[in-house]
Amino acid sequence: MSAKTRESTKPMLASIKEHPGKRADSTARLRQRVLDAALTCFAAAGVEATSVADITRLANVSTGSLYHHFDSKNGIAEALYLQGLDQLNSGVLGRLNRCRSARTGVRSVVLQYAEWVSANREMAGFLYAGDVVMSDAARLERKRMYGRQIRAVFEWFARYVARGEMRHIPADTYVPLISGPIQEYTARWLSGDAQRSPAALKALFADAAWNAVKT
Amino acid sequence: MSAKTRESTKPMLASIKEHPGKRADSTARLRQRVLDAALTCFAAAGVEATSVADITRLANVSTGSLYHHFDSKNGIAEALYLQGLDQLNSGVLGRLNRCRSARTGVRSVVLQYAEWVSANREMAGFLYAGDVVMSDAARLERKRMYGRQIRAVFEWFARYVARGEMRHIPADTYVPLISGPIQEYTARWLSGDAQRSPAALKALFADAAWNAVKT
DNA sequence: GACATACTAGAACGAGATTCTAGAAAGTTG
DNA sequence: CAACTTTCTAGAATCTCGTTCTAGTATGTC
Repeated sequence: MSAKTRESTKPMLASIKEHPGKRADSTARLRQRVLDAALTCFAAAGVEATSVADITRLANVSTGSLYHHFDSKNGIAEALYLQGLDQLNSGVLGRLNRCRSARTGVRSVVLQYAEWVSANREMAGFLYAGDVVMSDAARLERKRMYGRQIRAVFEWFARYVARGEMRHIPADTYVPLISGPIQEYTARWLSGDAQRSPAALKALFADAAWNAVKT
Repeated sequence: MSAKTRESTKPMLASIKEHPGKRADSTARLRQRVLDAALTCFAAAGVEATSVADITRLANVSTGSLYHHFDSKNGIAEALYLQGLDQLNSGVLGRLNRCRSARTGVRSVVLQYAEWVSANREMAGFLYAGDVVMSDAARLERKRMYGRQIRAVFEWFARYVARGEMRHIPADTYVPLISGPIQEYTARWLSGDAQRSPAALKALFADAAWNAVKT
């Protein structure tokens, strides 16, 4: 089917490589092309409704090639998911670590969250759609990431809790209290049930977050 | 394959019908058997990993029969999803409508939510897993349900907002502020990342909800 | 310049969702 | 109750993918 677009036996990558090109280079390029194409498809139609053929077509890659670099269609979805989640998490954590008071820290979590999802709508939509069926390995990885995030966030908060500037509640309730509302609102927005972007309402949700955990 | 379990040409429904049995009766019975079987499978393994054969086997129904009553495997998932969501919503709304003060009303939403998910873990897990790929029709129906719920909840709140007992904020931010945290916590609990059941922490989240919207 | 490794291509395979064909039960009408 | 229609059941046949397999082609190394 896509044989028509292949004009010769020369690899199509030749035209993309600007330098003589190490193999590693073109490999990385192809992997990325596949990931980009997959995100576009997944965000538009969901993982299940996207066929491998859709991805190979958009990425301009053969079936064999795709399977040489990835385990399975779902493996691509998992890789994207973990990559997106990590990006979101580290954005939040990075900003939090530059804060110097309990209030700005708590607010920063919400603000960063709102800004990120508004700026990365395609990835956010993919993450929220939740149609990635996680393998045990990916599930474990996600749990590890979530645990690390919770721990890092909680450690940051700990000193303020100790000083009595923040409430003392079970460790795993901080994140739901702080980011639950903005996440819930974001889900509505992504599914088209809410009009205003999370970024437009970030102040409201940031205030609410601080209000929920301050003493 | 399942021919082994079919002992004769007599319909297996005969043994189930206690009355002479109208057709509508046995039809409803079969539909429900399929839905029950599907929920069990979906909750255990997810929609994608469940085969139609799994469902027909557990429900003791033939392929043709199943497809006579449902469009597709995904159609079954959609029906279950909407049914579960409706149950959850009406539970919340019913309880809210029996409340006589802003504070008890707001708290009741959270309490009901926590109790329902803790009591209906299988359905809750299915709803939260989010692995139902919604058709346009189902998406529309969900939007309609969500809109109705938001409106009903907001109408209830409206009088207290007018009296100045509750904050005046955009209509579609009340639900995220009130139930966002408990929902977020529930998601963690269902995926095994949090230990205590939502019901065990309901008071904490109910207080937080009231705190978030009171004046 | 021969061998190894990394990669690409697309055909073949197999699992499983959906459709099709045949026929049985229930309901209706005379 | 006999003829006829409609609803429902059964399971085989089909068709759509995801994945694997076979046959290569480039790149790098000695």
